Amino acid sequence: MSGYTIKDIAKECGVGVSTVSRALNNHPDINKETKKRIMEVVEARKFSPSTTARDLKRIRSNTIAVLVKGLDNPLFHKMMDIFQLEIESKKYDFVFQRVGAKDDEISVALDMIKERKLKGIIFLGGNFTHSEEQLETISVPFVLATISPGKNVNTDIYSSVSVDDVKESYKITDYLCSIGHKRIAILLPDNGDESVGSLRLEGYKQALSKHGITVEEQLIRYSVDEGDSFSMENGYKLMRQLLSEDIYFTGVFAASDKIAVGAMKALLEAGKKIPEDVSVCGFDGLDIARYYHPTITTIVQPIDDMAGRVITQLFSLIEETEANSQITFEGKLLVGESTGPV
Amino acid sequence: MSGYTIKDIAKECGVGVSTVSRALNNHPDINKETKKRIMEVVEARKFSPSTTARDLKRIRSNTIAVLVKGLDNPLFHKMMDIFQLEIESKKYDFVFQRVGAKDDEISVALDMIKERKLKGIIFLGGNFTHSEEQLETISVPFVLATISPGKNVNTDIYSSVSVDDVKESYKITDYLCSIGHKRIAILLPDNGDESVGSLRLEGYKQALSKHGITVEEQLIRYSVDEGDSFSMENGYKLMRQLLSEDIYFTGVFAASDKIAVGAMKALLEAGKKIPEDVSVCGFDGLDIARYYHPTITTIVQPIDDMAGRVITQLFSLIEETEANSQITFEGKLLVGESTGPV
DNA sequence: TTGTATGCGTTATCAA
DNA sequence: TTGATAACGCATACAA
Repeated sequence: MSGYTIKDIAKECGVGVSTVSRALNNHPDINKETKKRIMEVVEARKFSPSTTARDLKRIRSNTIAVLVKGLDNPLFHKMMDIFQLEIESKKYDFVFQRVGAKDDEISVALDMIKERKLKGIIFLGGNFTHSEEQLETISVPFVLATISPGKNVNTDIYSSVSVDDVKESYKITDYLCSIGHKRIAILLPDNGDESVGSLRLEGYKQALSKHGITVEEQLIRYSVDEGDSFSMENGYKLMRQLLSEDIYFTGVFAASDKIAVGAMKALLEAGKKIPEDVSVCGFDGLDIARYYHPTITTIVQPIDDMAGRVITQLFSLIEETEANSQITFEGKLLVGESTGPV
Repeated sequence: MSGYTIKDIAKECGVGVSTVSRALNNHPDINKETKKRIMEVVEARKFSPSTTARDLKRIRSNTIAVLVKGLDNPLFHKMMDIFQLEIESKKYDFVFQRVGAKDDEISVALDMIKERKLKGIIFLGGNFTHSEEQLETISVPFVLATISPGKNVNTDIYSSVSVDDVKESYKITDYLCSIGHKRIAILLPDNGDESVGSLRLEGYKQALSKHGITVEEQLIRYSVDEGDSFSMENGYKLMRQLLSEDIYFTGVFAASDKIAVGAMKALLEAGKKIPEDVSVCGFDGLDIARYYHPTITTIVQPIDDMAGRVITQLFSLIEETEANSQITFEGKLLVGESTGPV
């Protein structure tokens, strides 16, 4: 862990610094013998070049950044493991950047592109409500993971890998309807126009409409709290409120498993039986859905496959073998113990 | 978002680059007027100096790094929010680095110190089983958060903020004993000698011994899986195994809330009643402990206070107003619905 | 108080 | 295939 520089190595090997640089970067124009000799010294001295200096000089680095918004989403942890593994196995550098809930991921990205001369970016999570102009300022290949911008954005200028939130919400709401539920509350993280929440609301409405059920505003609930709006706490509060208002409902669609957990706790506390009195379902397919008691009916997002596809897509873009595309994965309806016929 | 450099700004202002640099860094030897003029241009052009170039040049940066091991621990998320907030409010730069489960946090730290000329480091999580020699290689102030090295390490050379795992485990095991449990299983993440798991085991043993209960090896269970050993899945598997062996027990101490959740699911699935047949408790005080059904008896770690103290301590070290110290917080026994008298 | 010049460690350019 | 040298963008010693 050293103050060694490329200069020291050059001196020790009796060659010029540029030759060492060439050896380090697998440059073609170098004698195999000298390269070997240099690399031996590099190993011996445990020398590793300063990425800081590299980034300063290089036109383009070998670094791929993952910008994640909403670290507390367990879905993302597994995906990040896969990202890191895949990226490093392809001999790229991996850097991970947290984006605060209030921060703008695009300006963070722009900053990093400039600083680190990024080769590619993965945006993981966030409400990607950016305009075309903003997206176009990103000058390197990027893939949006688990998210997708509004439908009015030109599909040529971005890549994304996600489930179709509208469709999957439709699927699970449809399931509730199909087992006889007519009065279904929906618990949403926020009332943003372009958030995942709004997409899931849309699917919910479509399903109700298909079954000839009128959408009732009083059954649509938004978290009002600051902070993590997908939290159990929010689910709990929303359900308490709902119960206190004495509104009749037999089913609940929570926009995430965590919200579902909080809601179920409120129901159970209130002496309701799940699913006999109220059926509840969530969204995401987190571990907790399988380990809660009762297990939670949910939409499982195929995150392993999605993560893999994100990587494939990003490298296709980098290697220019493929153009931008939007990839949609199918979620799986996992029926648990939390739902049943009316 | 720019290719602007300090040079461009200098030219535009009709001053030298060093004057701009002085303005940017709040250097004292500068005319207020010129500084103001420069800063206006800086604002107007949205210029921000390249940290890459800065890091290369500077002896010491203004950056504090948080190295996190075990991102999937929800405790850490809240702490990280606090870290970021506090660090940035003190006008330091904040950088967040993920450390893989198999990676050595010290070498990661050493790397970053060299590259980023770090001013301080916070180590969050991990099994800090490092020797004095290793700790001493860290040349900048650092604080270990939620962890503490082995007792045989000289306390002068490191700072830490954590709960006393032995004591807290003792506390909760003692509670189980005090309500009549004599046959208490313990579910541990791993059998590492210096891990938190081993500390929690130690507290468990001490409590049993105080109550005159013999420690039985067959009631001590270690996760064997790769990956996240604190997972619900591990808890589930351990409990299934335990149940299949037909060993008699009335209490379970899981070394984390997540393990407890998995274990409880296995118990409930097997038709056991909690707490009538088996009492279960966890450790950490995660949200899920309050929202599981039944709620889980656990040790709540005062993470907000701990996070704040970590920051205070780190800045004391940086400003050299205080020497290294080990700070221990008291956990709170939160009795839930998952435990009861035999 | 300000500007000029040098160097941080590396890669890129060019000539050898 | 190599080596000297000029950048990269900035901070700083030194000169003005």
